[in-house]
Amino acid sequence: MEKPQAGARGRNGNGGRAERSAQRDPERTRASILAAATQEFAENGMGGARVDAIAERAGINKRMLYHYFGDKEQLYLAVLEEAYIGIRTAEKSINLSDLEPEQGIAELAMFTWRYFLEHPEFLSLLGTENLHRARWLRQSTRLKELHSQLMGKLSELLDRGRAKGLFREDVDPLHLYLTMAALGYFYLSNQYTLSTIFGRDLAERPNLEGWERHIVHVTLASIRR
Amino acid sequence: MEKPQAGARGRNGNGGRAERSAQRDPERTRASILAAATQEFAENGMGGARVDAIAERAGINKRMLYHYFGDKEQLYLAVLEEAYIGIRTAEKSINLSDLEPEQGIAELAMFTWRYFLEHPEFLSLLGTENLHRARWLRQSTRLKELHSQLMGKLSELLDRGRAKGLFREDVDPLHLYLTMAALGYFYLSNQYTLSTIFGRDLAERPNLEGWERHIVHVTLASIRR
DNA sequence: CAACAAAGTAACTGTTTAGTTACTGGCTTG
DNA sequence: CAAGCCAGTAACTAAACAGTTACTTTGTTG
Repeated sequence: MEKPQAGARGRNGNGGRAERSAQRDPERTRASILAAATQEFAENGMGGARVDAIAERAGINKRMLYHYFGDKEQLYLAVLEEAYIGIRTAEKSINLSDLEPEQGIAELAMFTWRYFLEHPEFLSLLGTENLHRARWLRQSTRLKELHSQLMGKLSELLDRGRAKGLFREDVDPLHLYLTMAALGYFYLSNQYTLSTIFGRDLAERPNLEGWERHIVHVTLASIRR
Repeated sequence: MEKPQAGARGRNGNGGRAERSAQRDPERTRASILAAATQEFAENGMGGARVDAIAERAGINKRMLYHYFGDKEQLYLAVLEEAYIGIRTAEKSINLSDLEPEQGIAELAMFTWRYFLEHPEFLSLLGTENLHRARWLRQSTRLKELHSQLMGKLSELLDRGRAKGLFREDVDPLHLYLTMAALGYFYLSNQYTLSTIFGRDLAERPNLEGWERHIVHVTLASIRR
């Protein structure tokens, strides 16, 4: 993340350390705007988010927000792009080649679940984006090129499992991915209405753990012979 | 829906027909505000919905909206309540007592899927409500009393299936319900981002039919012995 | 070190927004 | 049939909002 600054030598008079001035720091300002905007958009959606609130959260002047991002819509797009890049990056780091097919599928299901659990802002942004029928996602050339890493890994595991006679012949990798994602997404994104209606707090530890086991169980049951 | 009006006899001079004045019609005004508000909130969320837009859609004066519903929040709550009443009413009409357990579960899964498919505004309102952590749902005593009819039917079918040795012993009815709902909800509510990213239009007829079969398959596979 | 560019501030602007006021016209009931 | 309430209208208001202007400060470079 730290980009070496031009003319860093002797800068600031603090013995060549790569520290930037406490007063001016474009990278840090940009990053804190993006972080604040992520929070604000995730909490309030596109229509409910307030530019002034983002500026205040970020501890910067509103003018800077326009300076770095153009306008509210472009800032939202930057937030969305960063969120997608986050999950795609995390997906890359999974290594399944040593695992048995069933264990590999289970790992992917748990990865998806845990990523959703640890990144509620990502779920929320997905919800907002879908409310607007992917208006900004469709605009983003960056994101359209950013394919899910999971689909390839899933296909490879399915092939191996099929060869071993473990999985059914007609499993569609997309259906499998959607199944895992759906079970995690719905439980978490709808936890507030569900908890209210069923009078059972879905966010409690044992319930979360139970649902993780359930996702793995359902996913595997749906593809086994 | 038609409520008999006080002093209906001879009213309006049109031979006792239960038609109300073309000029003044509280019921119809209320209903058209509610319908317009449902559209507007579903399309734009709570933060994005505009009171003026609702009034215009309903073809009424904005003042009437405040007259009948108090303010924007109370109008939103009325919309939410009506939406929940809609699905709960539809759930009531399902009769499964003649069906075999497996067939009954399949019917419930298809019912949920088709209801979601035909009522996109309900899904959207759920999304909005969850964005706000069920803020209005929790306020509504009416809705907290309105339990899902599906859970009872589901439990009965599970008992019958278990007795016949068809289903596993440890199936949690709530988990089963959440599974069916999750598969339908996620596919539809996230169809725009998913279609964009996977380059495959999830709203196309064959894809929708394929997903319905998939939901039934996954649901049953997850509870069979 | 002068000249310039980039980073940052404060105060402002025009528009949109939820909600209100002050009023008119029609229906029902004593 | 008059008194009063209910349905409805148009124009208004105060606040909130996204975005801008005019300016200052800080750092870099020929």
